[in-house]
Amino acid sequence: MNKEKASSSAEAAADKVELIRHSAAHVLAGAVLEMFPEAKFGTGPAVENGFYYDIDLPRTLIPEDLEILEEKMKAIIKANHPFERAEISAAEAREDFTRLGQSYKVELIADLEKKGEQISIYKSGHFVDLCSGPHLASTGEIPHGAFKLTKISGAYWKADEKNKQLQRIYGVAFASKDSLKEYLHMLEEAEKRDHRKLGKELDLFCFSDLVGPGLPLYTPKGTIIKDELQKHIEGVCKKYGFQKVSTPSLAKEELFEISGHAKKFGDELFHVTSEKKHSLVLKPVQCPHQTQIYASRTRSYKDLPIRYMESDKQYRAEKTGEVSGLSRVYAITVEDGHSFCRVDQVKDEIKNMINIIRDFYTALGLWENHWVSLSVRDYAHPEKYIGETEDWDKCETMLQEISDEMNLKAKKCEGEAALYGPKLDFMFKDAAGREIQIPTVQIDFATPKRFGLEYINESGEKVPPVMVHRAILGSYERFLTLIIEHFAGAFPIWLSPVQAIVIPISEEKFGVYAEEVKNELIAAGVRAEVDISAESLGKKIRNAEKQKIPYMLVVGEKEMESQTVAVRPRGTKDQVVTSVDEFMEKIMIEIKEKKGLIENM
RNA sequence: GCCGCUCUAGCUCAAUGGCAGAGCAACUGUUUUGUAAACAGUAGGUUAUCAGUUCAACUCUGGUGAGCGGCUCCA
Repeated sequence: MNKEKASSSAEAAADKVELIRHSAAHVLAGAVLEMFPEAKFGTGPAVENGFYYDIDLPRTLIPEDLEILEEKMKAIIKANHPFERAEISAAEAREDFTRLGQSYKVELIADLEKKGEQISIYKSGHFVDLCSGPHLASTGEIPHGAFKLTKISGAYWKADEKNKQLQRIYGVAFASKDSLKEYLHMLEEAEKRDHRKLGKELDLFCFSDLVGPGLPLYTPKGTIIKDELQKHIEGVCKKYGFQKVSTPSLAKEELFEISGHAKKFGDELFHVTSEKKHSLVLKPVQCPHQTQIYASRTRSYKDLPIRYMESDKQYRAEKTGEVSGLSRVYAITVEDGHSFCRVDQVKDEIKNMINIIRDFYTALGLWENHWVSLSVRDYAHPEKYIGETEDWDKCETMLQEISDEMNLKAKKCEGEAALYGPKLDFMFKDAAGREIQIPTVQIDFATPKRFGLEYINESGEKVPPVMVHRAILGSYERFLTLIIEHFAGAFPIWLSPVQAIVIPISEEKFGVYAEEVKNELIAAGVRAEVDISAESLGKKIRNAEKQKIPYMLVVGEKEMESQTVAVRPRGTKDQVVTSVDEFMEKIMIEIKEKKGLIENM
């Protein structure tokens, strides 16, 4: 098979699965209609791995309903109803769906009519749906045993929180029973890597009812990882001319009124008052604070770009239903940076930042799982943003050009821009396949103007700089979710909280030697521990494996006599006996090389 | 914030209206071990919390809190 054929047959297979999923959504709707003749249907598309249908029902569904619906779906599939397409006029469609009492569909018909689109319907058995298709030839083509209804949730009609909430039934569907099985197995495996589970098992972070939800507490081990990440990213950024700054957590609300954040995110600001009549807010972003460092003195065009970076906590009063593990919290540690530059410098600044991002994520083996969003404004709602239209146009064009020049293949996503400008967002996936946005680069003409920032150009005129916002790790919290799940807790050695553990075969006989080895390692800068518990060797190995410690150093009689260690790397059964010095040399190089991979980019 | 589900020992989970339990972890003792779980014992609980129904509530009902799955939002 040649390459072209292979890719076109892969595409055909993808299309087929899409048809199965979309058709399954119709079968689900048919099953629901049997169970609830008064059901009013919203929309029911195919999605990644499956499908859903949003439905207005007379009562709340319970999990047991899914089993009943699945049985009904199976019966519809068995009956092998053909999917019959018909193209009808808007008037006819309106009449038909009004008669059926399908008010949501009538609303959709009006939308289609407005857009001047052809209206088509699909009939399968007794269920008729407004649908552009395409579908399988008949319900019987849905492979046996390859679908499953998975969950029920609420979903706003037309994705608008002001609208009524319908009940959404989710299902997964695949081209074969085996693919479904494989997918369910993958989910089970993903559960084991869940950062919340591993965070507890590996003792990286915790939450306290007294401290409150959304306020993660980092344990010593979690803090080591955070600090290592910070050291590295700051080291890299320093080479690109970033200077570290430090700003307070509090500010007058006026700061955020000028930046525009207060207007847009006012309900998500934490207010801080005192009996001395202070009235301040906790910073929800670092940018406005950093603008004031820029503004503290007169800048010349020769000074630019001026690049600041800061890893600090910021606070956002997120909606209660949105906090979850480390992925969404009230106190986020953001690795934030800003470059104040001239228009002619913007492109290079952004390219440099993207290079840092690409190299960093590549070094960690994360790059292949990403896609890039060119997040532009919602053209229908300019009131949601600050700044001038021509600046926005310029920024969006610039980002598109950068995407093309750097072959990022950014996908344009309308309405995803920041308050002050468009951005390139780098999207990744967590263990369960949910998307997370982590690094980002943003162009901002608006903020410098609002703060009256300026520099003196070559002609002696005062002009505003451009601000480029960038986050490489994004927030440490989200970044941790990503790497905990990516490595399933088995971090590369430079990030491992404990890099080596010395395990004496017998604590009584070799405990002293083990302690000596550990101390040597610590003196050399290795994060080492010794296990002097009175457990069996097997148990101690098991414990170390569960903690995902990169190296286990077993010491017994032989080792003590020859001043060696038996090295067992994590996840293997290999044992190599080497001298302590030799091991130390090797591990130091390994730690350094992993760092070097990132630093020497 | 909205829809739904869940909450029992540090962790994972039993007990379906009638005496609150197990395994792991912790602690104590014995064992001193050659590469993923030694043995025995001890302790650990206002069953998230507050109210209600009942002779009797972990169990049923309601409020509150927290967690989970979605929706919405994400500077």
